[in-house]
Amino acid sequence: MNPYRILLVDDEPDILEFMGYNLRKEGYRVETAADGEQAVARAAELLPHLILMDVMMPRMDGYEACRRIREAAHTPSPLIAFLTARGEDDRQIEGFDAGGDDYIPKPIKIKVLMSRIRALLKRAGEEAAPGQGLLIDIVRHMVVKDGEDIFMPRKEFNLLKLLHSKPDKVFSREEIFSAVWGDDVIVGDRTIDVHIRKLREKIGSGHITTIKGVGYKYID
Amino acid sequence: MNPYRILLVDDEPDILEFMGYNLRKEGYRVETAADGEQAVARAAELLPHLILMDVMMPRMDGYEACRRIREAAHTPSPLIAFLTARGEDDRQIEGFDAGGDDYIPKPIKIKVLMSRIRALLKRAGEEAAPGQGLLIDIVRHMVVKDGEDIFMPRKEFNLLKLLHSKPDKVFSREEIFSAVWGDDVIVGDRTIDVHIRKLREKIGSGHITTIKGVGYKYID
DNA sequence: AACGGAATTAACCATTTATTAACCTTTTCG
DNA sequence: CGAAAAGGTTAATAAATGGTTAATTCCGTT
Repeated sequence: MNPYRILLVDDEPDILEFMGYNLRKEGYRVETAADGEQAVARAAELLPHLILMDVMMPRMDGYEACRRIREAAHTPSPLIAFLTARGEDDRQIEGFDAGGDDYIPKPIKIKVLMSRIRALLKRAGEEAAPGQGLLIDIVRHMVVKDGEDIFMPRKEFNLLKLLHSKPDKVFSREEIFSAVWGDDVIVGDRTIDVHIRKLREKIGSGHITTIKGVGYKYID
Repeated sequence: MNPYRILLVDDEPDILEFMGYNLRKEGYRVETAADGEQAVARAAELLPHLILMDVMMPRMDGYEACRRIREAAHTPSPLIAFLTARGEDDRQIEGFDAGGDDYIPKPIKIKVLMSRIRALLKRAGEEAAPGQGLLIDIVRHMVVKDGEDIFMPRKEFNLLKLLHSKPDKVFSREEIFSAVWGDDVIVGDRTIDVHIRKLREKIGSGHITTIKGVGYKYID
């Protein structure tokens, strides 16, 4: 449901369990490690989107682990957030040098932590996808263009969804009718054109190309 | 474009200029002050959303300024983030007492700083808006809006609870029936609408959106 | 059993969305 | 080139979908 993988690193099993439980409840896939050394290894296997790591750990501390993980140059490079207790503040600078993306004070309320994690992942997600193509958000029934939500009614939405599902592929009118209207509905010739027109109006022409006598295609 | 006002406080003109330039490029409205005393005064005029303040300044240091600003009880109270150089760490506790919201080490990469500022403002925006979203209190069977308890009967409550559980997600009528009425109950077409209507009446329209032919969604 | 709020239905209205019709423009190809 | 074919555009019309209201039924409580 939630596509994100999180690696949770702490030497206290209680914390791993508690935070793991809450993160999983939110739908994240969670793996754990008990110290820095394990963290480096697990990060390589799991390729997590986010690593939540305690700073103070036996064998290898968080900063050192962070550095190693950064060096390993995984793609895509994970976000790394440190859990820091007050009093460890003086080492925060080291954390930045090591390449941490965020500092999360401990203790922290679980709801605050969750919202912070959501924000981190979301921000990263947004920056990674610098707004080229469209995003068809079926859950929200929205088309996102340049970060802007565009609403479209059902038929338009489905039509765009179809074309967008295989960019560059030409869909014949028959295919479109079959997929969007169903095989037994009969509608006039101009119906598709009108919908295409509205789509172009909303997402900008240049995204949907006509290939005369063949069909339509979506291009980014 | 970007509605946020930031007050930048540092005694070094170079830093003011450099950071100001970058912040403005992101679309923030930026004002500056050169010391703590000025900062207190400017804060009162500008009512900034965020104050980025150096700790070490002539005439009045950052912590003192922070305290004064907090005392002035501006509404809404600004976020205050301190810029701290390494070696000043021991005074960070004082900063916490003074009411700082974040500590930003100096030097810091400009991109990191920007993302941190975005995160701060965003997080604050989410938490500080108690007027917006609703709270569904299952234990008390109450919906809290703007601190006010709103009673709603069972079906309405469950319906709202469902929609509210995933803001922005579109719930189809089938999903709603299944979740609120159960799979084997059969009720007429207009039943949901009537409940939706009552919900809108109670929580204000603008929270529940209809997507014709698709379903309903809750938005904050 | 009778009361009262909650839930549902029915009938009607309003709005949005989808389709069509008529006409125009561009492309294709003999 | 020029006619036919394909698609574009627009506004009008139809169909689908929800919204509203009031009446009715349901159900738990007294």
